[in-house]
Amino acid sequence: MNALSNDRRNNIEDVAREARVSTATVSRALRGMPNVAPSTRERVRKAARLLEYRADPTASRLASGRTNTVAMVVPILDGWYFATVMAGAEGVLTDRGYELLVFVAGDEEARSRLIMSSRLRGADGMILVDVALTEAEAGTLLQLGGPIVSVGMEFGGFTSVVVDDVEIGRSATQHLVDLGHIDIAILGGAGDDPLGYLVPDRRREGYRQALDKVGIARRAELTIDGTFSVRSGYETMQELLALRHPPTAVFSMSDEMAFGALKAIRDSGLSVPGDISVVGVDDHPMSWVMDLTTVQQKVAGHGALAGRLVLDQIEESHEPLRQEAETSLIIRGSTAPPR
Amino acid sequence: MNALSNDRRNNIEDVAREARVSTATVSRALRGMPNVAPSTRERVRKAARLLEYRADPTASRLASGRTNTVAMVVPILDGWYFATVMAGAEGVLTDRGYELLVFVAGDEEARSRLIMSSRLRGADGMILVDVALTEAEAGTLLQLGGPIVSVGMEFGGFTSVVVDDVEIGRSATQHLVDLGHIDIAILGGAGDDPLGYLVPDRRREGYRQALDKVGIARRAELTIDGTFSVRSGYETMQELLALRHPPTAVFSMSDEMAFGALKAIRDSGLSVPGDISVVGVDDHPMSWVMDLTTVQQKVAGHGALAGRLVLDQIEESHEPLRQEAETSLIIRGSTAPPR
DNA sequence: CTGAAAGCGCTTACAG
DNA sequence: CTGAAAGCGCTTACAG
Repeated sequence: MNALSNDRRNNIEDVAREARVSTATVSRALRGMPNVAPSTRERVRKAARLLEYRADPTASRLASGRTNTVAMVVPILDGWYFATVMAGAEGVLTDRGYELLVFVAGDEEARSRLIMSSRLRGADGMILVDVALTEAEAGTLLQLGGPIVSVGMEFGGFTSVVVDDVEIGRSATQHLVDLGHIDIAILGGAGDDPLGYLVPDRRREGYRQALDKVGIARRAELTIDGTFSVRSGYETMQELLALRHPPTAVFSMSDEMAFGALKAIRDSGLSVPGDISVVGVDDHPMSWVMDLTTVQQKVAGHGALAGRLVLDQIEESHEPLRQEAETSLIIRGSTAPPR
Repeated sequence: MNALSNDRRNNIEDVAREARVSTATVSRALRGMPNVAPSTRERVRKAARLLEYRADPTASRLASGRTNTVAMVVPILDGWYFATVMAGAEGVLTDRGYELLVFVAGDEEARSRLIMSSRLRGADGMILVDVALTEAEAGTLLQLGGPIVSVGMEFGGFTSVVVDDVEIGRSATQHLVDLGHIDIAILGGAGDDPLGYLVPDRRREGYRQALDKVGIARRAELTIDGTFSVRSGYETMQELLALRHPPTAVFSMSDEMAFGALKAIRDSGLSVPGDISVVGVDDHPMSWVMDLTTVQQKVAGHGALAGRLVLDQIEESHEPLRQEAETSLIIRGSTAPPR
């Protein structure tokens, strides 16, 4: 019995019988291969239509060795960033006749279980988005032999799509410095990630460079670790507001954190940008609504690029490479000179 | 050659040889089936580990007739609602050993191409989220024989997960009426959808009922059609603000539209809820940040429910049924009595 | 341009 | 508890 079917479905033999040709010819005719007489092809098509025949993808895959599927692994599904990368990738996969199989590996256990399972074998290639692999896991994956594209993280041997996170941190901070701010805080992910998620460290490095360049002494209490979430932005901002000398400007490593920070500032009775300026990273759709100055990443573009890279490698096995996507500062109303 | 592999992978025969048993025993031992001697099972496991054997999912599928895959069809991927439904479904699918294959059918053409293709045959069942099918398409899908669960739309023969949209419209409007508003506008999707997307009409019906109940005369110009997006909320709100007698309260059929409306109100120099109250639908994560009063839907729960329903039917073929999920009004700071 | 046949790598009655 | 063998439904050299 086939997937999605209870009653018997017509198979390639039924079509062959109906069209009075061999199954080989049916296969060739229906897939538009060359070397099929036009009249034969038409006869086969008619028979297939009559019998409502659709090739069983599973059988095609087993026989051909190609699944026409790309696996995408994300830490979560319901986050703007991941959904947007996925949407970007999906577009190119569909255009090129591939399907998208989605896996969520939210924690170490799920990730390791996924990698040890046979599930990833059901795809011709894979895209990992912000998935922090251990050395051993990367090795296991590489051993599968199919192309792997990593978005957001870099691994040796994997093709990767990244942005210049140091530059992101620098340009955001520079913007605040240019406005005249001295007490500039930074909200972001935790540093020293054991799994090598370097984005927070790099953005922080850019922040440091921008401050050091103009000789602004960094105040340690203005660097606060959190997670890239609205809630965390709210809480970390509250910590900053509780300081004896709160900052006059905040660089938030993601727009979602920035949204939380904006709320915390307003909830405390202060205004943006009057009392405190805020700059984020991403250009999340809500940033326009929130009038948030931000460093734009073209996230859907990253997904599309990852899709293109993985398909190119599936189809002609290139060398792994590193692609860097552009980012740019978008100045909106959440930033202004200090009082 | 297998998916994701260039060099030859070990197959079940290699493992059988190594463990000195038949392939049938390897299959049974590795899948944890009963009637395998403990010592034999251990030997097979060891051999599999040694040879880094992982069963080829494609071959398993062809032989067993089960794909262990559920297809999910959405109109777009990068929208909060769809990503959240997907996340909810993914959780239960993964827990029960199923994989998630994602298809996007954004317009009629893509939808019809998808349905006519053999791609949906690669799954044991499917979940459609807000997919507006024609009669013919629904028939084609039903003919596939596998269970189909529709989220957000109802079709005869399909199991569906819905909410009481009339009640949503009524409770949101009632809340505004209770606050003393008379000039209450409604922003939402277009009515009279040829494809039967009834949500806008039903929410509008609830709005009417709430007004009629207390005898408030409806002003036609306060009903404006748009799409469920931030941008559309912004634009339709601008239209309302341009009226000679703008409303003092707005019921927006989605939170995202409401966000756009909030921005339009503020951009015009008015305040919320001082000048205009706004209530949305969804309880989008940003609603907390925006302090938006809204009718909450447990969207991830809808996805999880859909997942459970489709799996239950795959595993024991139930009758199609209709599940109605709860909604509830969450009062925040975007609503207040009129001036 | 077409067909016969092998093969893809598993699972599953069936028999013992 | 285990194995031999058929079968899942296609695709693909190979031969003609």
